[in-house]
Order: sequence, then structure tokens, then C-alpha cells
Amino acid sequence: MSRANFEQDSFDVASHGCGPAAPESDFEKKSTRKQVFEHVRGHGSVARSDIARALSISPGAVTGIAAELISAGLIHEIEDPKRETLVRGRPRVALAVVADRFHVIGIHLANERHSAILTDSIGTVLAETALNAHAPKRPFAELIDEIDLLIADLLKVSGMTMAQISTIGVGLAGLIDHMTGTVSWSPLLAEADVKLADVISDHTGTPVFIDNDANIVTLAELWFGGGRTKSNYAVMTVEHGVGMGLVLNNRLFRGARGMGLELGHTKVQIGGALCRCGQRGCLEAYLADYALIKEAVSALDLPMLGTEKTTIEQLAAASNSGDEAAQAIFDNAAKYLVLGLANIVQLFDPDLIILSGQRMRHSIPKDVDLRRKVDGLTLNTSTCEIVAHSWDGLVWARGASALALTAATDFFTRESRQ
Amino acid sequence: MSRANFEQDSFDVASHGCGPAAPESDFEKKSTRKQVFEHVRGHGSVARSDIARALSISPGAVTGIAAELISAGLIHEIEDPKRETLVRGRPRVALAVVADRFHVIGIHLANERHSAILTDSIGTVLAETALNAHAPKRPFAELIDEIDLLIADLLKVSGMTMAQISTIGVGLAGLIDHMTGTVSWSPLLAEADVKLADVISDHTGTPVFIDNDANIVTLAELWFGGGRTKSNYAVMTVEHGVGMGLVLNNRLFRGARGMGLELGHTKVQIGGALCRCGQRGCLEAYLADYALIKEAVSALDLPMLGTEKTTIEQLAAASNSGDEAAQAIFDNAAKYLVLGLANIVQLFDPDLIILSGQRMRHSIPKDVDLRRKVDGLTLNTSTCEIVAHSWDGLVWARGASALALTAATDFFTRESRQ
DNA sequence: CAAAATAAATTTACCCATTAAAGTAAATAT
DNA sequence: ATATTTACTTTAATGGGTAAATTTATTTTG
Repeated sequence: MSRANFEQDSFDVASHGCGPAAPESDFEKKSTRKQVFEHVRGHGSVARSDIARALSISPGAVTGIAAELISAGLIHEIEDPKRETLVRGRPRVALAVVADRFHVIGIHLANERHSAILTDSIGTVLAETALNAHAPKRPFAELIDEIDLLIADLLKVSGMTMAQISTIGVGLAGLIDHMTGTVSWSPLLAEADVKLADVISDHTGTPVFIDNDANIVTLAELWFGGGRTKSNYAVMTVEHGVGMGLVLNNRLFRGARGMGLELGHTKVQIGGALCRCGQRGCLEAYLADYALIKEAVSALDLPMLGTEKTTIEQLAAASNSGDEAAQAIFDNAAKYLVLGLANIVQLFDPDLIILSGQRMRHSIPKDVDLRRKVDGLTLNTSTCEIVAHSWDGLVWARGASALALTAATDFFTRESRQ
Repeated sequence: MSRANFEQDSFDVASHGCGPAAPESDFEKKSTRKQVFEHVRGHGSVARSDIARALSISPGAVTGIAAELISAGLIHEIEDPKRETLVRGRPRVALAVVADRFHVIGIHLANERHSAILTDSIGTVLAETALNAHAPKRPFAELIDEIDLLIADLLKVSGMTMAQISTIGVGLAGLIDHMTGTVSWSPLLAEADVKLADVISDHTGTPVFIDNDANIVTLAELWFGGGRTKSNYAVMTVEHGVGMGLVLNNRLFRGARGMGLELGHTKVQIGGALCRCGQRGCLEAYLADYALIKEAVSALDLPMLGTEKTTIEQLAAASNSGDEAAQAIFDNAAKYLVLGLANIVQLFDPDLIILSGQRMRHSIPKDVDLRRKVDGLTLNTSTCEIVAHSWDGLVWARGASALALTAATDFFTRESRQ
């Protein structure tokens, strides 16, 4: 333990310098070309003059870059739908991303049901599929077989070939290192430390990018949902487990070393309830579906027949029809939901928290009530909006496709330069 | 194969686009000039060729930029202390920051004792001073008087005038918005929402930058301490309250909107102990000095005579000499310390956590034990180093001076360009 | 000791993304 | 028809950089 007083620590500034010794890293200064492409994609259709204004670059530069992107087949001129004929001057020419320039696949692997979509360059879903999964833990070879089935179905429905797919995005629960494409641990996999991205990539011959399920929900919000217009927001997911995702400055934040944001396993009670991770007092152990079911099974004698999802629905139904035990279970979970939200506010101070998960549909307090309760547990002066968003089952695949689209965009906007 | 109600959420991608709608912001792409200056400062003395290699820019560029910085009086050539005469070739010419190019003042305002230092451009302390403070809450006009005394003393000792001071950095406890220079709330101030930076700046005629005490300790580590060589680390402070600071990518992270990282007020127990913030279950209420003293006063009949600091020292002495009640108090606090550390690891996944605070000197478990206990509460595969660092009382002023140095650097490296 | 080797720093010519400003195009208003 | 307005394009200039030749200062070698 470095127990030292200041004198010892105050090294010779003159010879060793002061201030951060490591450079602030290469913030991969995004090329203007990529900025233009992303602006067009982010707005559907925009005129060159708008791009120049929005990105603070000269109209001349936009002309040049647009020409490059057009010749690379990435964007094209379209009839401007927003055309106002009451305005004089040369009419604006809208630019839009070429929808079928490339295609990607997004896959979500889950305990009970996998899902996958195939989209074009602008995110239009061309095919979707799903596959019931039962094995709780399987060797990765089996998971590859399941992925094969999903991909084969998508290709069949869309009439495409694997060669036409530029990238694949995969989301799954567990401890995932997005940068290295490694699954350190997952409830789906029998093995630990599987280089899943490489494995799938070698198998399919297409670049593969993986991330955990909380991050892909967050990406889904960033690309297609309510997060598109917010710069800083958090997503809290309550499903089988409890997860969170964070967007800072319009960019997914993955923690310092890519393994952070494990909200579900932050401790909210010393020596508290036992979590499936083996530790005690995790937020998840009070809030996640599996925790509620555990309580329900013992308190209500609910038969554990159906899937987790249907059991939760049964419990919600019981609660709504006045069952006090069921209500108590949900009430308690709601307390911990508020606690989780409050901790997110205290630590990250986002503009917005998006609550995601099937359960958000029926069993949480009303929005306004939730906000009031969270305010009662935080001392922030800035206010944070809280909304619940219950997507359908495709969110996950949607988010995974965003992962793939990001990578494909990187590739093609680099590619198009000579 | 399910075609669910995705349609609801899937807006018309073709007309509204997909992907983040807001641009990823101007990552104030740091000018090469500033990068060079900061590299020189961060390394004490470096040759031009080293700068070129370190920053991946051409030697020619370094020559030009160095010439500009030299003519602006910011850096100069010095006799290279690292000169190896056994190497042939033209000898390297070391560059170093000109120590007396500008001067800054760093001030820490605290409950019991203010402190302040005056440093030169390379952070050498030219004068230090302190002032006992007693009023728990005072109107800001009184605080200005106290600041005046501190500054007057620094100027007298160093023989400088206010006109020679480029910037002033101020750190104090409370909810501080660094960007706007506003103190939303502070235990030192009677008023809320004081634009303290502006007030002091108007009063002194010098630009003033403020931040909360956890952030300035973190800056002290980044500029002068163990954080200099780490890119991602957290600092947890346990003093009167509990705070934390976070450095991501060699840069102080202040939360999405500048008010986050309130670790002390994250909830760790529903309906738990009452915190001074008025809410229940805050980490602080189990771990901070004031919380321990509250327990000590009722359990040990400790007379609450001296300062908080001396009371804690009495308690530690009692614990060390076998007093079971005192030991129980520290043991319980240690549990919550571990919990706080575990939650930091789960959420931020830093390389390193630096524990800061007087108490770290005597009353926490040994390092190795602490690490083991934190590991027992986290599921991360990556390991996070944990060290305790008990600076002397100047840390705070040191960190405040780093705040001032950052601002002065910004100013002068911009200034120097024609 | 002169010449060769080596390394640091500088100079030079060039590159390239971008801008400013002039020029062109296509519409509406008068 | 002509003026006006706005969108887009073209052009020359610029500024921040690079690559490579050159100069400088030193050590090693014959």
C-alpha cells in the first residue's frame, strides 16, 4: 500500500513534468466523408446546403464529398419530398443513402428464443426470423448451428446470398468484450472465453461484431428509437437479468475497458438476496424476472410450467386481479427499480433514462409517479426524463443490426476514397 | 417465425433516416501545437525527435511547432540531462516548458480549513498558505473575503502581483457545475445556485474555474500523482463525505451533464441509514466520517470536542487499542467501503482505483485483503488494481491548481498562434 | 587524424482537404 | 423580360501537414 505523505509524492516536476503523461489518444477524428454520409443517413434526405450548414463546412466541400459518395454508390440524388415550391431560388437537391448498396444481418441469441433480421443499408428490414432455443448452456459449436439456421432462413426469405452480406452483428447476454469479440461468460455458452466473433466470422466468411444485450438495446434506441435525438442517455433493461447501456455524446459508452455498466450486479444490500451470479445483494436479485419468479413460486404456488415470460405474465395478471402476494412482489421490485434508476441518475446524470423490457408494459408504476419517486432518492438539481419503452421482440435483432451497420459504414466510407 | 407488432416502432426509415441524428460533437480536435506543448510538459524534457515519434508526426512539423512555442516563450531548449554521450550522431536538444511563463493559484475551500498554493507554469509550488474556517454556512460575500486573505498571503510570500496570475482554480465540496462555474449547493455556502466562478473572477480580475472536491483530488492524481501513467482510473474519496472522480482516456469525466459521479449518494440499502442529504440509504451514511462520528458519539460516549478529524483519530486510536465498539464501527464502514469499490468496478471497469482520504492512513483493511474482498463482490474478469493514497493536506489545492493550469494552457497555446 | 557512420534537426518541395469567393443554374417575383 | 433569390459548382488560395534531401554535430573506424 502506498502510504506516503505529499512530500514524497511530489516528485521533481522540473525533470519529470506534470500533467497527464499519456496522450489523450487518437479520437479517430472522423473523416468529413464519413460525417457527411452519417448526416445523410441520420436525416433520411438532406440537401447539400443543409449538410454544409449542419456540419459547418463549406458548400464547396460538400459538393466534392457528395460527388465521391455518389460515385462510390453510397448515396444518390432523389426527388426532394420536402420541396417547397413557394420558395424562389434554385431548388435544393436532396441526397439520400442508397438503400441496397450493402446488406447486413443482426442476430440476437437468447435463452428462450433467438431472433434475426436482414436489413439494407438504411436499416429497412428485408427479412426476419426466429428460432426457439432450449438448451440453457451449449457448446459453441451448437450455437453456430443455430446461427446457421437463422442465417439460412433470412437468406431464403430475402433471396440473397451470403456473399451479399457485408457484416453480421450479434447480441447475447453475458460478459462480452466487444473490442476483441470475446465472450468471457454467457448463460448460453458452456465454454468461457470464446472468441465468438472470430468463430462466426470464420464460419460465414463475413466480418462479425458482438456485444452484450444491454448494449444492443441501447444501440437500437440510438439508431431507431427515442435516443436518436438525445446526446446523453441511459437505457435500463429489466428482463431475465438487469442490464444497462449508456450513450455519451451520441456514442455508445462501454466502460473504461469495455466491461463496465453491470448495473444488475451492483450491490444494493450487504449480505442481501442471493443472485444467480453467486453473490449476495445484487440489484438483479431483487428486480430481474428470475428473482420475481423465485418469489412467486414459493409465495403463490405458481406452477413453473411455461416459459419465464409467460410466468411473469401470469404473475402480472394475478397482481392486476387483486392478488396481494403478487402485488407485494411487484411493489418490492418497483422499489428496487426506483433505486436502480436513482443510482443511474446520481452516477451518470443523463438527460433521459429509457426503461426497456417486456414488463414495462404492465407492471411498473406510472411514468409520472416513477419520476417523482426517483427524484425523492436523488439530490441532482438537473432533471432527468424517464420513459418506458416496450419494444416488441425485434429490438434485440434491431440493435444487433445497428452494430453491423456501424461496422459496414466504417468499411464503405473508408473504401470509397481512392 | 413471428411477425410481431414491430411495425409500431419502426418509423419510416427511408424518410427519416436511421442512426444517431445528432452529430458526434466537435471533439475539440486538439491542435498539434497544444499536443506538443502538453507532451513536453508531461515529460519534463524531451527532444524534438522523441516528440515526433510519440505523437506520430513528422520531425519537420515538430521543428516548426517548437519554433512557434519557443518564440511565444512557452518552451525553451535546455541542456539535456539524459544526454548519453556514448551515442553517435547529432546530439538531441531537449525542450522544456518555461517555468515562469505564467503563474496560477489553486484554492481549496473546506469546512474546517482552507488551503491555497501558487505555482508556476510547470506546477512548482512557489507559495502555500492556509486559513482556519469555522462558519459552516456563510454568505458568498464572506467566502470572498476568505479567498482574498488566502490570495493576499500567497502574493506576499511569492512577491507577485495579481496581474501576474493567469488563472485561478477553486475546489469545494458540493454540487458544482464546472462548465457554468455555478455552485448549485455547497455545505460552505448559505445561498444556492451561486455563480461562484464569475463572482470571484469579477472580484479578482482573473479567470476562475471551479470544481467539486472529488474532481480536484482526481485532477491532482492525474497531474501529479499515480494517475499520470494510467488512462482509465477512478478515485474514491472518504472524508467528511464520500466522493468519486473518474478519468477516462486521460481525461476527467464529469458525467453526461457535469453533475454525475455522486457515489456518496448512491443508495445501498432501501430505507437505510439517514444521510445528511436528508435521504435514506446513501453509501455516505455508512461510510463517511460524519456517519462514523455519529455512531461513535452514541456508542462510545466520545466527547464531541475537537474537530471531525481529531475525533476520527481518537476513534482509530480506540480501535487500535482493542476497543470493540470502535472496531465494530470501522469494520462496518470497511464493509461499505468494499461495497462502494465493487460498485465502481462493476459500473466503470477502471484499471485502477485510488483510495484517497486521511482515514486511509490507519483504518482500512490491508491492500491485498481489500482486493480480495472486492473481487468477492464483483464478477468482472478483468482485474482492477486498488491502492490507497493518503496525500497531505495540499492535495486539494494541488488539484485546484491543475484546474487552473489546464485553463492557462488552453489560453496560451491558442494565444501563441498568429 | 581524416573519413565514415550515425542521429537530430532543418529545409525544401509537395500534397491534400478545405475555404472563400466568383461563377453558374434554376427557380420565383416583379 | 428582368431582377432576385437560393442551390450548387468551380476555381484559386491556404494552411497544416508529409516525405525526402540537406545540414549539423557527434562518435566510430581505418
